[in-house]
Amino acid sequence: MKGTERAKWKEERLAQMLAKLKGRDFRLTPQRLAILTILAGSEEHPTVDEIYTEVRNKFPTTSIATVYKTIALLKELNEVLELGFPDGSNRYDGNRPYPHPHVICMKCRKILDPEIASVDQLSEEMKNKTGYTISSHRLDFFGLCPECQHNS
Amino acid sequence: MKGTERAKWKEERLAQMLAKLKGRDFRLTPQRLAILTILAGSEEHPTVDEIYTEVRNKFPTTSIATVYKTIALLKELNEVLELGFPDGSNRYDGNRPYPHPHVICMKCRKILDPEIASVDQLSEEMKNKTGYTISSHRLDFFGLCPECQHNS
DNA sequence: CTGCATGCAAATAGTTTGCATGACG
DNA sequence: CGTCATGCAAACTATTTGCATGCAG
Repeated sequence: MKGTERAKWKEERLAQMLAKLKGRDFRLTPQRLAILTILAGSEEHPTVDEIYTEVRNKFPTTSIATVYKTIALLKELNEVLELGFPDGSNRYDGNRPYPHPHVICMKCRKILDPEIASVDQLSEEMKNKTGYTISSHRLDFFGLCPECQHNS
Repeated sequence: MKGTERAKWKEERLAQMLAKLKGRDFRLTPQRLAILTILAGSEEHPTVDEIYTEVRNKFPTTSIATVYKTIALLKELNEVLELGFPDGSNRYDGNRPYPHPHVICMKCRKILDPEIASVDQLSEEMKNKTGYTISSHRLDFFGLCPECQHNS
């Protein structure tokens, strides 16, 4: 994907989020817009704290509670994907809010989002095998990125 | 799998854990043995609190710190699998400590461990695509179990 | 006996909640 | 202008840590 395409996609994501908000009569405050913009545009799967720090650049009085509340709202609207890790370090992807695989470096925490042959057939297989309805999933691989393999 | 086979497997799992401990000169206290036994035998993916409560039946003075410390130890030894959920409710599988898929009911929290066509080829694909080394993964499906589909 | 494990309490981290004040629509 | 969002602080939950005492090897 070229840089210009990516920039366009970020705008589109933001527009989608705003549409969802408007559709449900939620208010658009400056702080909210800032948080949505960060989430729509970031490809680094930021933590709450990282989002918090960045928002504070523009709105220094923003509280972390607002960040949490906004994220909770977006989760309800399915406009953000939550990546939960066992050590309690959650990260968020508002750029691609649908379930998709991740490859995570256990040393430097860098995360990639590689394209992959669909996992949907696996969902189908699970459904047939267990009788569960499947509404979402997660598929994450843990290892070491090329740089961290070298420096270890 | 028949009940007797399952019972045998649980014993074997416990033996494996004990061997790992012995191999590294860790001590075997009654509390530890109780925790290992629960983890080796449980198919319900218990939480720390559930393990804690059960251990206390036999050893009422056991502290929750001991449960955490024992689990941390087993994690290091790769003898327990940690299932981390975004809401901060971690569950543990000592019966099958290797990565494997789960199907989780979002209402009653029941978890199944269905057999599945190997995910290892996906790991390989990820490795080739990203240059990461892949040492573990997780694959979890979320939905509603048959009972909860009815009662909703 | 010697050192690692336990148990207790305090500390920490991430997140949530209550409520008075502020501002979007 | 009414209502929902914000910001602050306090509350909460899960987990970790420090340290004196206990017990396995």
